[in-house]
Amino acid sequence: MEQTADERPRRRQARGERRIAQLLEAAASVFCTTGYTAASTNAIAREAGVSPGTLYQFFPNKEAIAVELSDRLMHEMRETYGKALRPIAPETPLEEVIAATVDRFVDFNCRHPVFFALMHGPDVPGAMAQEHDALHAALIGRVEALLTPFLPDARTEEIARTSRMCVGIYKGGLELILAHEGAEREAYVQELKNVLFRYLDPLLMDSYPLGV
Amino acid sequence: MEQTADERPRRRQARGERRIAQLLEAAASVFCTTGYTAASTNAIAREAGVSPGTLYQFFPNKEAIAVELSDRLMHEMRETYGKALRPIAPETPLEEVIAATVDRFVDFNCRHPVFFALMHGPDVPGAMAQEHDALHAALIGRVEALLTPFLPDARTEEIARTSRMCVGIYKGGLELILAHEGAEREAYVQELKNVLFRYLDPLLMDSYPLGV
Amino acid sequence: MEQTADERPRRRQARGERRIAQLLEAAASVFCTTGYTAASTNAIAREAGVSPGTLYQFFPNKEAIAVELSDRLMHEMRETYGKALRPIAPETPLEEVIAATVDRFVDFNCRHPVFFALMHGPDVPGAMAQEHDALHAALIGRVEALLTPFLPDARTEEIARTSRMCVGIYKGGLELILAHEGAEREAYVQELKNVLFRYLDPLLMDSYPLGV
Amino acid sequence: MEQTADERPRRRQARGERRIAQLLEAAASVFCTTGYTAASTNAIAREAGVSPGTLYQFFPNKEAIAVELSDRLMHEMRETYGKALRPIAPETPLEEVIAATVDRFVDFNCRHPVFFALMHGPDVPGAMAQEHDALHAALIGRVEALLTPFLPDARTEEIARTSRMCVGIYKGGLELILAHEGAEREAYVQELKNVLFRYLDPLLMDSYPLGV
DNA sequence: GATGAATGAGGATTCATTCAT
DNA sequence: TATGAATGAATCCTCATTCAT
Repeated sequence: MEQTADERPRRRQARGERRIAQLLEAAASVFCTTGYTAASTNAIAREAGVSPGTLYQFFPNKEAIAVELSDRLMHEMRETYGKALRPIAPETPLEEVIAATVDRFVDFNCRHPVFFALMHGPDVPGAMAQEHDALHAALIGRVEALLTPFLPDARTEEIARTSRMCVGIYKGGLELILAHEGAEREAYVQELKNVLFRYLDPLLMDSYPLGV
Repeated sequence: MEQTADERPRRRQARGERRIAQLLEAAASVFCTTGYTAASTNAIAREAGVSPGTLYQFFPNKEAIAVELSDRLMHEMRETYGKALRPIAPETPLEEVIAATVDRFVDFNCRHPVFFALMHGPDVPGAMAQEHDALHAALIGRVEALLTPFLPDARTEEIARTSRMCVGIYKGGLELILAHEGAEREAYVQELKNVLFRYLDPLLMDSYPLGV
Repeated sequence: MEQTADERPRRRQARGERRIAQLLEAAASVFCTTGYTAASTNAIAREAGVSPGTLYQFFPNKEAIAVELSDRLMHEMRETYGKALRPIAPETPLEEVIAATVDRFVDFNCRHPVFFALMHGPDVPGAMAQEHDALHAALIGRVEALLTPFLPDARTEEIARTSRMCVGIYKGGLELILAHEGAEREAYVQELKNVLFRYLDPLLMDSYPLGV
Repeated sequence: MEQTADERPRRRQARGERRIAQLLEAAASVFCTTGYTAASTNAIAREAGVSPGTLYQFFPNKEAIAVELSDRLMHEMRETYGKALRPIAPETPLEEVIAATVDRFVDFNCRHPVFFALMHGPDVPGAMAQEHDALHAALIGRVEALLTPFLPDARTEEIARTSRMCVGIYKGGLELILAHEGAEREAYVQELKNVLFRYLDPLLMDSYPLGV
């Protein structure tokens, strides 16, 4: 469409790449501590130990930082779990799939706490909506891919709805998981698995009357 | 003299009450459209049609507005549903309880969209944390009260955990419900009920093996 | 059309009016010394001895300041010369009309040097274009009104063109006048009168073959 | 070795010349669209397709770019019209001289729109004042040279004043000419010629009472 | 109680310029 | 030479809050 942005790819120097990583790291930290909305580009630059101008050499605005951060998170998510998930055999019991998936997602969130901050995004539609949605959509997409083989008879619409519900449940549960530690955290993880299993299991029943 | 003295304060208070209600209404509107973090007191005052100074005559700061708003919401929630819930007979099937509760909560949220904004509150711990938690805690308390009769054998801890999970699920589901309209919204409402029922039903089984 | 701005007239306090005058005076000063484009709102506020926030309580941006300043200048121009010009008798010799008009305009410019800065406006079309044009248009309008009785046979188009030329000439001459002082300035004033007279006189000849 | 040493510098200079031309072209474009004051060196570099660092390898600052641009414009003006003007015979009627000169200047301005931007320069004394004046002075010098043979009796001072007036008139007229197109533009060109002719013709009369 | 004025620090962003590679 | 990185002061503008009237 329009080429206003990114007119030319402009080669990046190694130093620049490092700065970008540094800035994204700083942004992640700031987003986590103050939230996306309240985070300021100046604070991010300060956290990264660079001047405001430097930040703007790499990102046109705060949203672009969140976008890039989201992209990298999604990419790493794919890298880390995408391959691991492929070999899921159709016969794998749902319980195991859920357990593995929740464990992975929780693990991922613990290693990248900013994921949570970005998921909730701005308090409000509008700013950053598209990226917020992009992260969301990616997550939903992954869940859809995961669920589809289990629900061959379901309509696309239903799968979409179910996947969204799962992600919604996951978000609700994650908040609790991250708010606790140790054994209590584990307990919440288990509860989350229970919720998801009990929610999804009956749906499978419908699809695979001969299942189990 | 004494009559006037008797009346004046009343009038003042009456006017004050109207002002406060006006301001809270405006705040609700602004919180909904811009989110709590991005909302500005000036914007609230403008929306209320008063000057900034007037706002600060009734509230010491932005957070106090959110606090009062939350308090009133919680109060109304109690007023509206508290009484209605009391006559719940222990024999009432869980399914009905859940359906009624979800319907009521969803209805409440639709009538007070700011509830959702306040629930999510600032993206982050810090500002308004206590109030955010107060709303939360109130909600959890209600759910605990609702669940306890169904889970007489459960330990307090478990009830707390389960209630929190329910609230977490509810929040996740509500976001989806509010994001859709018409039939699709209804479908999500039903899904939310399903999730909660399937999650809670087995717990009851344990408690009331002979139940229902 | 749209009511986005100036939703309610908001009463102004006396203090506010004084501040506005003060700010406009400061703006005039800054526009004169740095030019419109390079003038900064902070510099204007500083010059006025107030904080940036105060400036923005009265003006939404730099352009609005220029607009208001222009409006007031135009208003004063009307106040000062509008009445004085009315009694121009048709028999008044062109030479006198020009001399009086130039003297008045020059005098006005000397008392309000910012007029010149605003006339030239931003270096470029775009920003402030409309206001720049408004000042211009007002000036041209005045000249048209002045010329029309002298050129009864001319088409509107021609009068417009002639008036624009006169204003253009005037602007060119004014720059020279303001750049000099004392006798030299007077000499340029005289030259400007000469130019205008010699330009316009032949046009009258055509109209009033029996004139003079 | 020496050959390469001989060639390299040349190539470098050739490349440098190209770069400079490229940068000046870009600067002309940016000055035209945003005006001198608002033009940024970064924007010029971007327009030229080079990095900011490269720009500063050839020009110490923004003003130097304008200076060099002006110099080249003046040079081209001399190249193009200087020779053409020389053979002006003293008997050439003033009308023709003016017509030819105006046509040439207008033509020049249409081919180099940046000339106009530089003529007006920064709105204000200060930055770039000297260069602004240099362009101006050059223009005035040319007009003086043009007028002197027609006004042999006039004092230097008067010639200077008259020339400045002509340039001032020209600037005023040029703005109108550039603001219009087609037939209307032509009409303004004609008006400008008229103004200048009527202004200057009587001066000649004084000098050459027996002239023509 | 109500208003609008006032603040000044802080927000995002730009810019002329210098530096390392 | 050329590049892109880096700077930090300066830009415009907002905001929570206080003050005078």
